[in-house]
Amino acid sequence: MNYTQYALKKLKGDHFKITRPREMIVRLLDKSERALTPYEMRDYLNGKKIKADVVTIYRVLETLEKLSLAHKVLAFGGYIACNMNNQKKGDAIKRCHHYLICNRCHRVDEVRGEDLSKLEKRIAGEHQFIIQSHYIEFIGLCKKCREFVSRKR
Amino acid sequence: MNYTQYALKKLKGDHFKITRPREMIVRLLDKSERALTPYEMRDYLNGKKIKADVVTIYRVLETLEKLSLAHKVLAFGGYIACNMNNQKKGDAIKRCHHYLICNRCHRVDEVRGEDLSKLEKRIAGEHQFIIQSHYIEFIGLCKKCREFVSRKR
DNA sequence: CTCGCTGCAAAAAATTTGCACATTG
DNA sequence: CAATGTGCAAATTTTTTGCAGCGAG
Repeated sequence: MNYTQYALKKLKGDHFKITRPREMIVRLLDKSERALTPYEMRDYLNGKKIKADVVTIYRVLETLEKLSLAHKVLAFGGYIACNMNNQKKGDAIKRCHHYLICNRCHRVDEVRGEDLSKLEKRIAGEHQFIIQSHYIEFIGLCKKCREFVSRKR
Repeated sequence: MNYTQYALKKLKGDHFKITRPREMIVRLLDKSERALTPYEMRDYLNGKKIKADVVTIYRVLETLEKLSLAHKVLAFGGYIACNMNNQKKGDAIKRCHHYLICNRCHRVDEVRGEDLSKLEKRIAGEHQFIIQSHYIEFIGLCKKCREFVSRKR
């Protein structure tokens, strides 16, 4: 199941109406490989002749965030689709928000792996701290941009 | 050497003037156990009858950030003193921005340790990504607030 | 048909810019 | 005293709020 299908199903299941702005934003998040700000989303949608008010976009994103369908990326602002609960039974990693964010193209990739979760548990223990959530964002150059930059020199 | 001393020395060494607002902000950052927003800093300083304009505070923080003397905490906004370069020779960890941020009191603690750096290198390798910087923030309940919350129940 | 959601207007909050004057080194 | 930095005014950008009317279920 792709992100759009999953998100719409989740919205429906939680008794949220499938409205045009909601659907459009979900589809846009699905397509985007980088985090988008509310204004970028509005401009994109307006460009496609789809009417969408920033206020509505803010509210839709708030809803999607509550349902863990979108996640705020802090480094450059904006939101990215969050697929973390849409996983096969066998998958060990349930909730990961570990991102690699390219400084040049702003592409966002997810880091999967258990290491961070394990480390998180250890840190929590050592500091007697209860970790409820986290923001883990690595900023740098993605493979493509890295090649591009080195080619230019 | 404490943070204030270190920061003032660093400013001087880099040919920045030691002005009243700069010094006051450095001292404030030194004292604070949580991240402060520019407006919070202004209100605090104004309360102490120290004149300080938010615009100036924004600019001072920008300078401090460039010199790695302050670091923006993304989770709740605001800036925290950054002491990372002020370390003894033997210290293995030079640049760490790994924070534990309390949801309740907003206290910011630093996580020290090499694990994250090692992990970072591995992730970079696996994804062919060049990591230039990062934001690593764990949000939850600190020891004190954890006790407080459980006492209330 | 009803309640939730959207769009519009407007307020509030956060951040940036330009420029004259003040201050540090 | 020269350059840097500050304060004030104002613009810009981002985010939030209230409310009337529309539309999904």
